[in-house]
Amino acid sequence: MPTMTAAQKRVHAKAEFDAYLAACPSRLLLDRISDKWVTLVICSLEDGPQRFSEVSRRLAGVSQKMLTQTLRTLERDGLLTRTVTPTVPVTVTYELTELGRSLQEVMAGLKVWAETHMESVLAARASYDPQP
Amino acid sequence: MPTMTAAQKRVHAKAEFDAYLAACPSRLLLDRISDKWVTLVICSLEDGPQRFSEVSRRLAGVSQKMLTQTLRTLERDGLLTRTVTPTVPVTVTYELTELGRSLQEVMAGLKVWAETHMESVLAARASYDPQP
DNA sequence: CGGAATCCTGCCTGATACTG
DNA sequence: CAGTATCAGGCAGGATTCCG
Repeated sequence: MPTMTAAQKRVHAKAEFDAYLAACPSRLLLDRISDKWVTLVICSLEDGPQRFSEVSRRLAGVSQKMLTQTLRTLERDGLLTRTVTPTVPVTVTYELTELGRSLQEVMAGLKVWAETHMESVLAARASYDPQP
Repeated sequence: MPTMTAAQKRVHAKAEFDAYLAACPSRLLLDRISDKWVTLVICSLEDGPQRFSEVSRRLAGVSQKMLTQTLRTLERDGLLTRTVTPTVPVTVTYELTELGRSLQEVMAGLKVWAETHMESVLAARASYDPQP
């Protein structure tokens, strides 16, 4: 997602001295897929093709703008396909591509981790936060 | 990361009608770990304990503010430990906890995916973008 | 060195209106 | 239905400065 205008400049500025992670293209891709909405959209589509409004409903909390933007980016990156069916109200369906499914499988691991270790994290927070 | 003030309200507002992903605590945790800096910090610490400046150098492009903020949050969530050694310039070391390492193993999959499929994504972008 | 505090830019959200 | 467009406001995030 486009949240890297000023940071990009810094990356380029530092790249002369440190090309470890900063200049690596895989770092840029990792930046992109480590995005909240990207993760959730990919997760949502694991159940098969879905329409715009379906995704919107499942990810309650996303604005139309960000959902559209995220879907466009993922389409551009070849992770999902956008199919327009010229019915009377037009129908638009989003579906993971082969590439998208390979990412979804990895992301499923993240989802499982979150569900599995949620209680541990909540416990850690409770002991970290000041007790009243 | 704290990027959910107004959105939280929408989540709560919609939760009455749809409690699928929105109200699930694992969704909130998934939101948090689907963060660019979180991913990169966890990845960086896979090689063992590191000092603040070491992490900062490896993640060229992160501001001190965001790095501090991210490290604090991860410490609060019990994913890493912060150790202060009272040397003359103070030395602060960050290290993954057991819980943090379990997340790191999953995230390693993301890193591998990014490195493996980077070319496919770049090719998809090239064919999506308008040809000159 | 490792932050904390400050200011400031600009993205994201939220609301609304308008196409096809 | 599935957007696109626009505008206000808030808050994330960057740059800079200062402190233990």
